[in-house]
Amino acid sequence: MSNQVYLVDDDEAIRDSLGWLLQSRGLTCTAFASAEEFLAAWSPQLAGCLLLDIRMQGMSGLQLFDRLLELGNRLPVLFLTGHGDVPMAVSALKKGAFDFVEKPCDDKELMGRVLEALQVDASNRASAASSESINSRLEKLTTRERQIMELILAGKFNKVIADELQISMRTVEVHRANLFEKMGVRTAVELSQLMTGRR
Amino acid sequence: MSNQVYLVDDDEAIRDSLGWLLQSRGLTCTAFASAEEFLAAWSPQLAGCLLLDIRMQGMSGLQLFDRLLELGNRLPVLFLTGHGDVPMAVSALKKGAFDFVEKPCDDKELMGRVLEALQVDASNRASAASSESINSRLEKLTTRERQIMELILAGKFNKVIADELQISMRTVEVHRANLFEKMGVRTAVELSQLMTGRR
DNA sequence: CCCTTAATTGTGGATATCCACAACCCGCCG
DNA sequence: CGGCGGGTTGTGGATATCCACAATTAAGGG
Repeated sequence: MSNQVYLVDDDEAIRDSLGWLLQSRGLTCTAFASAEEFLAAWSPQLAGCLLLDIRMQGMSGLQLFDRLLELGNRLPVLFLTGHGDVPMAVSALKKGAFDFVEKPCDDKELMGRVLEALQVDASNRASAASSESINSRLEKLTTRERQIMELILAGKFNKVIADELQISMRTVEVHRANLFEKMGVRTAVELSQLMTGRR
Repeated sequence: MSNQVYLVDDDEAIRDSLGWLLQSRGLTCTAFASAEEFLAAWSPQLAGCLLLDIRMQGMSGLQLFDRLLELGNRLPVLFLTGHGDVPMAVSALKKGAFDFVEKPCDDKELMGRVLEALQVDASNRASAASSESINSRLEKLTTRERQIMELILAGKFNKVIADELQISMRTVEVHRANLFEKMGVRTAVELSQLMTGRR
């Protein structure tokens, strides 16, 4: 699990105190003084979580959040704010923010939520990674192999597939063997488990 | 889709005005003057959504919410409050509340959220129904059949299963055929698709 | 004690799958 | 032109699956 926390707050005192708190508990904290700075450093591969102040000079935390959503951010976002209101919190959470905390807040409380966020990120990344690995294997399939895979996943026998595609059963067998090989499965059931949920 | 809205608020004026609003848009509104009253009427089969005031005489809306969670409530809960604060909203949403709205609120806004909640409920119920149907079929399986199903889902051949269970392959075939019949599937792939995600 | 249900096994034949070995056609690219 | 990759097909044999027909054993309930 990554122990990286990104902190965006335009108040240096907060950056220092929170940074100290996080690091004293064994987390790595990287601080940014503005939304723009973080945006410049952001990449889809960042792991960890994001502590985000709302009221800031320039781009606000909420605007940064929206922008990150567009960019496909997967980092759990924990809003930190001194002047939040209910609709703001509700909207942020419904858009997928991980948490919304008012400053000042209890150190233990905050640490707990940050750790939760890091957990969530770790499990998100794990499932994203396996899904990526599946995608890369899918890309190695030829058109015909993908087509036949669909029919296998529809629970059809080789014979039926051959009929539907107007090719010999032997050909279906070959494609089937090849695609199993490429997908790294040994049986149709494994393939089905690998693929159910996507598509 | 159900058009039933349950409204719990101890203020008669609110019950009347909201009830009127909802009914004027074609929804059915059933109002309760206290958490206790609703609790008495509640059953797991209720469909629709729940509009819940927080500050009330006796049990508060939040307490009712917690109690309903324990009871396995699946109705989307839309909190309505005149005196909510941010931590309260955050905690409610993180516990699974559907929304958290401050009174007074815009009629159109509220209607939109209520309709959303009804949609969510409808789709929840649809998937719960199919999952229920699967469960009831699972219950009809004998212990042995369930056991063999596990091994099939692990992608094992009848032969291997027979070895592992120290029984004849013929027996495995029989159980397999029976459980396919009971589960309403024709192939192992279909079974796998039915079962992946649960367990 | 009888009946039911679950679990078990056998026989035998029709089908289906798996696989090694070989081969042909075609379009694309250097 | 020659090579390469993708799609195609065939043969034949070893395995596996599917299924109808038949039957035994053990446990639990009425």
